[in-house]
Order: sequence, then C-alpha cells, then structure tokens
Amino acid sequence: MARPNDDVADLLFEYADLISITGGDAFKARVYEKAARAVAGFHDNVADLDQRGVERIPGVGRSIAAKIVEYMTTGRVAAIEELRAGIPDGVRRLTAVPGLGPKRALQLYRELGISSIDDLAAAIQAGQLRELKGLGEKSEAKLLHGIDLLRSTGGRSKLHVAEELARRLVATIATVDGCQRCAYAGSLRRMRETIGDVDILAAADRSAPLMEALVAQPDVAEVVARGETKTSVRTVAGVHVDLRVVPLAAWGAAMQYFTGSAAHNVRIRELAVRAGLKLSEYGLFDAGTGELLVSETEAEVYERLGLPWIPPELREDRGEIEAALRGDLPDVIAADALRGDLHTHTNLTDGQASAEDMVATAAARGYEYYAITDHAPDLYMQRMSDEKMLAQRTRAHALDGAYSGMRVLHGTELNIGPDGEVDWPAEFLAGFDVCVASVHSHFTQSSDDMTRRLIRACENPHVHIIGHLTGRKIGRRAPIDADLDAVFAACARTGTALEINSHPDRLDLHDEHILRARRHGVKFAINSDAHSTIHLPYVRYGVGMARRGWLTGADVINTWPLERLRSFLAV
DNA sequence: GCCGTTTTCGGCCCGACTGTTTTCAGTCG
Repeated sequence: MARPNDDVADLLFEYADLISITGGDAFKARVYEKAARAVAGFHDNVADLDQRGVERIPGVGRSIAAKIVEYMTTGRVAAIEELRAGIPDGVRRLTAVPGLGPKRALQLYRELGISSIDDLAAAIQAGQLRELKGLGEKSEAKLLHGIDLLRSTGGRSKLHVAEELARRLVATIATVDGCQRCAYAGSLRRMRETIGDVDILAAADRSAPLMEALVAQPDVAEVVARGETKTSVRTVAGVHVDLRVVPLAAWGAAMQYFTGSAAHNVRIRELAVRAGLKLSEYGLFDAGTGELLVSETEAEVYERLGLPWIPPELREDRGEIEAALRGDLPDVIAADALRGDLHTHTNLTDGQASAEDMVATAAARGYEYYAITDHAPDLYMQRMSDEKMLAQRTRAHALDGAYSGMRVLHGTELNIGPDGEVDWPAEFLAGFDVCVASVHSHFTQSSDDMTRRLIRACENPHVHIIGHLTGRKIGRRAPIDADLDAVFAACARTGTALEINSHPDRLDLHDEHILRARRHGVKFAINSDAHSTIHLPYVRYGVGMARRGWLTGADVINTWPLERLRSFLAV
C-alpha cells in the first residue's frame, strides 16, 4: 500500500511535468514540485487532514490544498485530468531520455506526433528530427544515444558502487600536479540511498591536467562533455561522473553548491537574495557592488547567511533550514558513534566466515560489544537446530572478551511467521542475549495481515529488534505492504527497536521511514547484517541513513554503553 | 501558485555546456 502522501506526491510531480511540457509558467511548475516533495516528507497522513490541515504543509497553499482534498475525496483532480487529456502519457516519459527536456518533448509531439520513446527512436532512424528548428544531425545522434542509455541502465547506482568509484577517482585526481584539493560532493556526500551522478570537485589554478587525468581513466567509456570548468564522462559500468575544477579560494562555495540538494540550494539562495546577496559556486557576493564576501569554506558561507554549518545528509529542504535558523539543528549521530553491531551472521548458517573471524574483525574495528545472530530453524534451508545453536553459544562465550576485551553477545535472527509467531518457545528465547526478528517469507500478504503480523512480533517480549522492516531490495524486490505508522507506534509502545539495516542492497529502514518512526518515539539499532567480514564496515551507510533521518546518538541503542543496552534488552 | 524582518504584489537560484543560433534556446545539475 503506497502511503496516500506518496500517491499525492506522484500526482503533484505529474502535474508539474505537465505544466512544463505544455509551456506553462515555470515558476508554477516549480511550486508543484516543491509541494510534492513536502507532501512526501510530511509526517502526518494527508488522508487524515482537512483543507486547513493540508495547508499547514510548507509550500502548500489554498490552491494545491484544494487539489489534494479533491483527490482524497473523489480520487481524481479535474485540473490534472484536463492537462492529461491534451498530452499522452508517453510524452511525459520522453523527458526521461537524457538530453531531452519538456520543451523539446512538446515540440516533438506537436510537430511529429511523437508520443513514446519507440516513436522517437523510429523518427530518428527516419532522419525526421533534423527537419525541425533547432535540431540537427548531432541532436539526433545524442538523443539516440540517450535512448540506449535509458534502456540499458535505467539510471542510478547503489551507494557502495558509487562510493568506491568516487574514492578511487578522488585519490587519482588528488595526485595530479597542481591539484590543491579534491573531494566528492553531490548526492553521494549527502548519502542518498542510490546515486545518479558522481560529482567530484577539485581546486587547481589550471584545470586541464585534472580533466586529462579523469578522461584517461581506463574505465571511462565516453567523454560526454569537456570544458574549462567541467568535464563529464560515463564509465563502462554506465555511471555518469562530473568533474568540476574551481579556484582554491572558491572551495567552500563550490562544495556547498555541488553538494546540493537542488531543493536545499534553492532555499539557501533565496535567503541570500533576501539579504541583498548573490550566491554561486564561486562565492557569496554583495548583489549591489558585486564584491566577494566569503567563499573559502562552507561554514563561512552558511555563517554569513546567519546559519550554522548544516551536515550534508540533512540538506534536502526537509526543515533543516528552519531548524538551523532557530538554532535547533539535531546533533546527528557521528560516523564513529557505534559501540557495537547487533545483527551479524557466521558460517553456521549462510555467512561466509567463522565466528572467530567475524569476532576478530569486529574487535579490530574498535567495538565494545558484538552480537552473533545466526538464522533460526524456521528458515528451513539454514538447517538450524537447538543443538547447533546451543553449541554456538558455548563458542560465543569462549570468544567473549578474547579480542581486545570486546564483549560477545549471543543472539539470533528469528523469522516472523505469517501470523507473527517466531521460531522458538519463550523459554528457549530467554536464553539469548539479543533477538532480532525479521520477515523472510510471505512477502505478499495484504496490508492488514502484514500489519497485524508485525505488531504481534513487536509484542513478543523476547523480540528486541525488528530487522529490515520493509524487506525491500533496491532495484530487485518491492517493500512489503503494511501500515508502517501502526507498526512504529507498536514499537514505541512495546520498547522494540527498529533496525536500520546497513546493507547497500537494503538500506531498510530508509530516511523517510526513520523520520516518521522517530516522531513516534521509536529507538533504532544500526546493524550491518554482515554475512562476511568485509560487510562489517557497511554500517557507515546505515549511519548515513540515520543522519538523513535526523537521529542523534541517543536514538540509537548500539551507541549506548553495554550496561545501558543490556537494561534496554532486559525490559 | 506560494509567500512576506523592505512585500498581499511581484518576485521566484545560477552558471556551464551543446548545438545550431550569427546572438541564443534548451538542458542539466
């Protein structure tokens, strides 16, 4: 069940696109996009709000609120249906082709009747596009190439893939003669769950040698654009990389600018304009005299606008600017705040490494405690038994304190059955230090059944943490259908923590869920779900999600000292 | 269409790159 807020957001995005395509007021289109984002991120369910309530969503005024109420009561919005009637849905999808925007999409539809990507490909093959004003042979080739890309990759990279590429490119470019600084920015710095483009920023007096170094990388498949300040390439894996080179003096302004998000930057620039200033990637200027005021660090750019430095993960225009103006930004959880990991596997079930290797690697990370939580018997393929689990407990006790004094907890990852029951009876469960419980089967239950199932698991006093709540796998498996707010409320009521599963294929919960759950007063556990020693560092992605969800260390039980954690688990 | 520490009207972020334009429109981020 999509949350009504998400349906409304999709509708508002569609309306914004339709306004752009039909040549409507660009400012109006932007207002609808902004409202769509605000609705998607709003904590209350729009279905529960009346006109006045909806108008309290930032960026939603009387007109948009009326459309939302109309949609919630009738299931349709007359104004949107009207625009839809004039523009086939395929025309909107044309703008997904890289290099093709709303103006061209409308031109192609009006003049050639193109209303799908297949139509577009056929028209290009027939050489029809070059007959149109403003288009030529190169445009045809570019759009054909764009269609190929869209059909092959579909777009975004997983977080760890983009991060690995970005780190490698930064390390390479940083060693080029004349490179004064180099770092990645963009959605990767903000730790979004998937990455569209990798943005690399460098400071140098002469950009050419840096651009050359990027273009010369062996995995660069294509140079998309090449200029004095910006070069764009596509890798053989299909990842788009932009390198921007700026003067060192502009480093801070450029980092701020290229980190985004677009929505955050629009707000920041509006603040600048209202203060008689102009902000660009080259600095903050006096709008009247053109005098450069600040540009060297991000902090001074924010400071000159009356704001504290805002952590990149918060820069989504989800209230961070208002909070910053109030002096009320959360002290978000630090990258090194975790004292332990509470969901990991060994080769007793489907992990790759022995308990000894996992524990030794975890201890080398500096953890104070570490839980082994192998699968329970209801996941039949893992062939777990009481005897095997008890034998592992003996090994876990032997490992307790054996590496750098790290305490080893013995736990399990239970299976939440179709009715919310878990694998073992209470007396056996009581023998574990920590129990994670997760859905591993029956993913397609109705929303009502799934909600009841999850709440029942929360109410089990031996279940401490719900693992990867939605079960989604990015790009592969859709999330389960449940009333998540009801589950969040149950977690808060029963003192059951919610996992932030850090595996880059999962990232479950993700940021918007975390924001909502946090409002219910839920506590969280940031876990690796490691099936190998190399997965243990994945918790940095979970911390990224937590920061995007505005969590502080106090919200996350595995930042707590062991004694406090134990009393939480004991309740 | 939204919004208000110069405002209930008149603004609304800014620059790079490309292609076809001989001065600029479209797209992107």
